[in-house]
Amino acid sequence: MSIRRQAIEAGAPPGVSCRECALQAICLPAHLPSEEARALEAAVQRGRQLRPGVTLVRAGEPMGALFVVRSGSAKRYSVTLGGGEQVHGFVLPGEAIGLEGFASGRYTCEVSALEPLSYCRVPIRKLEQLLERLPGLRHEILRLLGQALDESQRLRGELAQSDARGRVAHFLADLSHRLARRGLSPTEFRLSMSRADIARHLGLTLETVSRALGTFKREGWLRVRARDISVLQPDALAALGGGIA
Amino acid sequence: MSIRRQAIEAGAPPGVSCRECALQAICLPAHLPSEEARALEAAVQRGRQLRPGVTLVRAGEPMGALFVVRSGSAKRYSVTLGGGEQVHGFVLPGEAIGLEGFASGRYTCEVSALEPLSYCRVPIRKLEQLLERLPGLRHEILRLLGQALDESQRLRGELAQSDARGRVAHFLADLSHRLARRGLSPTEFRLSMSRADIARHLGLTLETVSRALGTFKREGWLRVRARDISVLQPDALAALGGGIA
DNA sequence: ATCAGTACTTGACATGGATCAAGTTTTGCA
DNA sequence: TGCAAAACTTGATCCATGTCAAGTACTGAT
Repeated sequence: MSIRRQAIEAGAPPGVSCRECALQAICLPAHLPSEEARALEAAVQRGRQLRPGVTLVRAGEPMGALFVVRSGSAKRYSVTLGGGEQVHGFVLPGEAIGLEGFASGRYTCEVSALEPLSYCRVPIRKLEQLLERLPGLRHEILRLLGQALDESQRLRGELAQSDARGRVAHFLADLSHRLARRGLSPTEFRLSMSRADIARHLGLTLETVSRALGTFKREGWLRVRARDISVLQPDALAALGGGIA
Repeated sequence: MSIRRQAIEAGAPPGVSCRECALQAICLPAHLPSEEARALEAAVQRGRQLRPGVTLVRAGEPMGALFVVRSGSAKRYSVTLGGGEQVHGFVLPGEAIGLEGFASGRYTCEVSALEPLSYCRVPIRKLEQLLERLPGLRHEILRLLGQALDESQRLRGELAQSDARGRVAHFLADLSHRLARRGLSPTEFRLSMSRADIARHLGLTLETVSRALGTFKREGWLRVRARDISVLQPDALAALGGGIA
């Protein structure tokens, strides 16, 4: 806890404004009129880089802030009664962390870094003040929540309807799509999460995930070497995965 | 479409104010200071009762309003490429419809009545105006969205981790819990949805749902007669279902 | 560079749930 | 009230995926 406190610098260093950020096009301020973006930026704190494995928010903790990933990636999960992990998803740069906290004022899942993770932090107090006078931000926060809800439902549908290969294909196609939006290669990437994490996310076992990747490889859809993925036939994956928008 | 338009009366008839509504304790205005509740109420339109099978909102349609069920129940679903239904969930009195619309300004799933359905309607335009000046309402809408998100994730975890009996147990325990919050019996109720709907919601086949109910019956946890359910051992269900808060 | 620990792959086998196929009950309508 | 259609239950079979067990390939530390 004290580690996390230390990790946060008070206020935004002038050199790293949102306007200069690589994520400009997809991050929170992207859809805001410029004077709202400026007001938001003044409230944003920039966190120091976290090392892999470090937890950014814990379930049950009061919701002090909304976070946005600046670089790296993170895993959202909750711990079941049996001590197992339910992996809710993976967070990429420009994506928000902590939205479910609005439900009760406390976070309901854990988020920990998979790679070195840097992030921005918007204190809830400030956010609420800003919401009072920035209609664009109000709209944007609602949009973000609606989107998260919609995605969660869509993914649940996918889980309910697809077999193992379909789920893994969907996972890869979704990841590929999200990477592309960030200007990264949709065909060459490195998975930051383990097979076990993927499995727990998709409701499968790690062996089944491994086998699914194996068959995709054999069919010539992928090249797989440990966590490095090359997508050779994106269409085949997308078709099996049930269509990513 | 014209049917739906006709079904909506302009303004709230004086006799059915929120203060007199049976759902007072759990509905949207429940957590609002009274002057905010009054302002909200002035914006609420009351829809005429819809007959079972009638669709309240359609996927792709612009989000004109947020709805709240007053009585009856509804099914939220989307239609897949193959023409099948993915059932996202069931809506009970006091619960909101259309929240995912905030994502893009359009509804992303269909909602249709399972029983005779009456509802309230909050036009989005009015809602946005109110959000500008009612901090309590702002908070409440965020809470609602956060809650929906959290529930969706939790349910997905349940799907990913439980077997067929666990899912059906969870479904019943959840329903029981939600009915209780509405002042209805948590142990004696009538399912408004078909086995097929339950199955599509849980990612199972209707045969498997039927068999799960059969085993619960045999174990003495339930009495089942068609759609009438008596819960004899709520604890057993809750335990299998993985714990409902 | 080597080694130990972890992550991953692959194989054999068991099983829960899907599928196919009757039968039975319930419901809505005449 | 009775009939037809829909909803549901029950049974038999098969297959995908979980489980258990080895073996291989990374990765990071010394």
